[in-house]
Amino acid sequence: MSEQGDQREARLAKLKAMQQEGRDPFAETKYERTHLAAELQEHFQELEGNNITVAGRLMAIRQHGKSAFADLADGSGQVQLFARLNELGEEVFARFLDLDLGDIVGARGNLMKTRSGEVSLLLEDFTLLAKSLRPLPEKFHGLKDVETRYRQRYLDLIVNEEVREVFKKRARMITRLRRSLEERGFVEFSTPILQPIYGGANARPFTTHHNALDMRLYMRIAPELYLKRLLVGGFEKVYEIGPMFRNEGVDARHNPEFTMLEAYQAYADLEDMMDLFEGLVVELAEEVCEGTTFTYRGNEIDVAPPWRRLPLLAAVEEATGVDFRELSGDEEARAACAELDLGHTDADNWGALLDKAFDRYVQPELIQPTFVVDYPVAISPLAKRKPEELDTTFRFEPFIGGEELGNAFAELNDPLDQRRRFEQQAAAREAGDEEAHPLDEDFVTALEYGMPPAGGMGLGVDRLAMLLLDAPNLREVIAFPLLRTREAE
RNA sequence: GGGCCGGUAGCUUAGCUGGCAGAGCAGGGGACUCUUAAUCCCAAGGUCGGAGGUUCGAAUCCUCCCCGGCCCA
Repeated sequence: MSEQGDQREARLAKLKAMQQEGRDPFAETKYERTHLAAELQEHFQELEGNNITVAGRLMAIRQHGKSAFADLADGSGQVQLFARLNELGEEVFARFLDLDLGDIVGARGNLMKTRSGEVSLLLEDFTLLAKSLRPLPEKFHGLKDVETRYRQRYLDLIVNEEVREVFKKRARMITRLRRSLEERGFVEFSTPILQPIYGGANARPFTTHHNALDMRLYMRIAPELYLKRLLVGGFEKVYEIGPMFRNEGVDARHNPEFTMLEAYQAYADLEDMMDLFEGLVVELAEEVCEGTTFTYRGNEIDVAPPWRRLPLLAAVEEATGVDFRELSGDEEARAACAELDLGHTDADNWGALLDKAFDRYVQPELIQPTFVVDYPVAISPLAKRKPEELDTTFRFEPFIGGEELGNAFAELNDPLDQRRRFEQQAAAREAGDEEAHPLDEDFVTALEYGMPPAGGMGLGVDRLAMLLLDAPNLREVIAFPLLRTREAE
């Protein structure tokens, strides 16, 4: 029998014995707490001597013969329990010593400080509220194995305080994001996650099936086309924060499901979207970094506006020597890029090669906040053309710390042009581009009714959390990242 | 998909040029009424990710597979 088996057997035996004596911890339904652990620490002077109840998980026990100390952790922090034989009596003291690390316990006692100054409850009584049947990871080194940390995030959260902090901050970011948008007059929507036609981004979708309607559905890769329908309907500032699904690989910067914000504003242009993007990032940085400066991977970053602007094609030319403006087709682009270490394939078209050249040679250098601007229309099927430069669009992608954080444009509202763009996407699809947009006929119809000129932006929430919290990868800011399933033990 | 790295007790890990798998914490027994990584004594705990192979002998070398990480695609 394995050691864990032994420990589990021992704890099961204790549980059974308690249940036979009529003390079933799993029968408990409520425990009235007077205080949280952190309150006892912060307001000790006012609370000293008071009779207090707390509840939480037993994280450490230090026995001393006829006395014992224990650390009790609740959602706010920890407080020490001080158990003494002559306060509790033989029976209760013995029951206390019978507790195991990890047990969920409610405790009552008088608040005091030990000689060494530790805020403690001098225990008068306690109730076992849930028996922990499995041993916790080690108290000092915590849980380090990343696979176990992700597969059993609850263990990670129990023993690694800094992980709890990351998720508290992530939650504050999302709360603050909503507040910032509401303050600006944006209205929140929940648009379909299950979509008959996907769109709004270049990505492959997850496919599913609705049984009753016998209908193929896609998990959304973006909410864009629905939010713009709301602009057609007369809403002028709309946003959505929620999960998106892209059927792609998993790595340090990608999880197949991730959280994204998209916001659309009627009668606003790309400049307004830059102001909005800068404003939101500044407010989130102030929320969790206490200012506009923070460190990411050793780089000091300051998100105070205005952010630098960098034209895409000029930046690529400067970094690679290849001027994509002078390359008229896919063939020429492939030839021009042959010398670059892009690992491209024969199926890569002009736009794909431009993306790869940018990703490899420009993006890693964009440490301080930068709006990359002037994206070609060929890789921007939903963005409005610049009147003075028809093959270029009003579009930017923001980069910080070498990470892509989003995407924004002046939204294309010309239904005839939109239809042509969709047709070009269909052609690219025919040529093997699996990430090209499918034609959304109803979206074009909506545009034909008239959509006001509008700016729109998307912000990758997990990416921004990774950045502001200086997390080494995206999984550290996603509570339950996708992992390959393993046989249950 | 490719390259590199890793998987040893519940947890953190040593052992890796082949020769009885070791420690700390947790768990068990004992001592201890102010400890906080408590301390002290005792005993126990292992399918070395899995399957093959080489060898007198494999955690260690070889092959394949599984899972994870990093980088590239």
